Amino acid sequence: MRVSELLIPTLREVPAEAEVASHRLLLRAGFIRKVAAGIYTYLPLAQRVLMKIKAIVREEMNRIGGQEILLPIIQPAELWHQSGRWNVYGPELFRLQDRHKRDFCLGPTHEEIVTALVAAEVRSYKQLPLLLYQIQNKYRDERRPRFGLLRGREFVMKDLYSFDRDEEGLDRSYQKMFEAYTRVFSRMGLRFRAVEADTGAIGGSVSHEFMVLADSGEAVIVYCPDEACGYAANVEKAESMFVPETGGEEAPLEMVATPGMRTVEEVIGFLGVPAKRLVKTLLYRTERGLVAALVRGDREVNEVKLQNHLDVLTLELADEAAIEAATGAPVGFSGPVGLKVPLVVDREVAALKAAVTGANKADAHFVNVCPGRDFPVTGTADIRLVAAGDPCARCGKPLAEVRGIEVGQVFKLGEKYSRVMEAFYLDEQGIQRPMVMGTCGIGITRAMAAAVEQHHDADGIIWPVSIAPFHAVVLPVNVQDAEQAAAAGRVQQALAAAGVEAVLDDRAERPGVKFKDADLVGYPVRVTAGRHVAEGMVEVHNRRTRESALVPEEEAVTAVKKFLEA
RNA sequence: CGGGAUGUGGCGCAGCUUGGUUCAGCGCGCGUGCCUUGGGAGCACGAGGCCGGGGGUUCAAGUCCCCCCAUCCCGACCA
Repeated sequence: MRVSELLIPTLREVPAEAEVASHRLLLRAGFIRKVAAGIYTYLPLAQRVLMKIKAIVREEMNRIGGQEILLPIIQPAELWHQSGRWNVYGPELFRLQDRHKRDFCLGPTHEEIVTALVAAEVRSYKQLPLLLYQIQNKYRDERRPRFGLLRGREFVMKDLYSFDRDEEGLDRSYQKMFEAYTRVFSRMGLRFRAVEADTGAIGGSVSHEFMVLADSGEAVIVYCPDEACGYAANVEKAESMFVPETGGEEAPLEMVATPGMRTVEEVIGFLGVPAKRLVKTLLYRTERGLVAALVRGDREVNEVKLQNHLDVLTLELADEAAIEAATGAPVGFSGPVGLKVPLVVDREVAALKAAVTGANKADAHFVNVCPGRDFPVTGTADIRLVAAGDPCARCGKPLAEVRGIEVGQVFKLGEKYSRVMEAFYLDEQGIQRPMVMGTCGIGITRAMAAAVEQHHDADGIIWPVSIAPFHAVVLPVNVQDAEQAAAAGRVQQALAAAGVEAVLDDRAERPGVKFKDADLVGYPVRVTAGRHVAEGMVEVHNRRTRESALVPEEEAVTAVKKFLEA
């Protein structure tokens, strides 16, 4: 193929809207164009990359016995009512009506529709296990689309659904999915880590996320540096070892004046006590009313854990007015003593014997607060956010922290969907049982962007060979020079014949322009036909290592392959 | 959804404070010609903009006011 004939609209200047590397480079290198917030057109180069990623994914899904299907994007509301998610999914669900005012949505995920399919078509244990998958667009009306392809409202996803007879079957399917994902991301040339994860809106019990390690990632991962331990989790899910501290001896409750001392820092400085003896009382608004979350002063609340603990759909910090109404005091002086709001007490708080809390009164705090004695503790929870340095929940060694981009997630769903969607089968005894489900998804378009995040430099993208839009570009320095043009053409033909995907940059541009574009687009290998063509030589260049080799034209294919395999 | 900011040829921006003859302009890109050909050359000519949309104020509005829309960035969700 010839660059002169391809639609590769590279930009010299950086579009103002792009912040992160993948967004910037994919726009500049002519891979994508924005149509609306979080909605993109994929140009030929991007489409080629996506096709490669999909091919890898298909191979690995087929390898574990997955059968590819194609489910509709537009889904009737009834199915979502049946699963109960029509309301649960909230404003992120793109909703629409047909001419008869019937409700539909654009699929953000396909549990409902695939489970309904299997419920209707599968009856016997003999047909299980069943692994169905598709590669298709997904729609989520994100609160805030951003970072280009990393968080779009329309994106391409591979989603697979597993149906098993029982938990043991699900365990096997889960293991298959997990291993397939490990192979997919390895083959894509990504540095990644599988971490324990919260199950979020999909629901279910066990879950792992596959994180591409990148500083631009939105997700925070904590992990145990001890390889033998290997604990790693999304911070939303992460737990640390519970080390109870009493914070001193039990003593009579006492109110002290703390004029103007609202923040943890102010109070500990004023009273001369460590932050870990303080209790933060945070009021949250939920659909069931206000709740108060209690964590130690040196901790942060993990809102995902809190939401799971409370089993509520909405959770957000209460505003000042609500806090004052509930506590009778301005913000900064809330405390659990005498508070007429349900309390969620972190286990570290429950362990304290003499804590400092707000007194629900302006400019006052309580000291020597004893949980259980001074306020009710009905069951405790782990609602704190784990941070780097906390002891590993498994081995006690200090945890480390790193950022990542979530490109895939595996779930054990259990019977959550099969029961409500009535996906039952008959076992050998003729007893009707719900199927046990699992699911996993890969963000195809996000994975492309994640690859760019991980593989680029100041000059442009550096595609891993396995997903590069083309393996090589052949670049005649001067297309007016008949010898150079001819040599470039021959090399490109030879490469194509040898199964190397090569483009010929035959544009009548000056060499600098073509070199810059080659670096920007990120072809793994470049072959330059320049002044050395007179001696029968061409230059072969490795984009990633910047290595160059001057080789006889006949050996160009071998040299290119060597770089591609390196 | 809160907070902040920005919308001016394809891209990047200036002009707005102090309305009006430098008000529609610059750089890049694009077209034609010449020239050049190992890291985004040079010269010449040229095409391209209802200044995000609507409403006001005014003799006069990119410029001032109001409303809307879009986009981006920071916080709560997810592949």
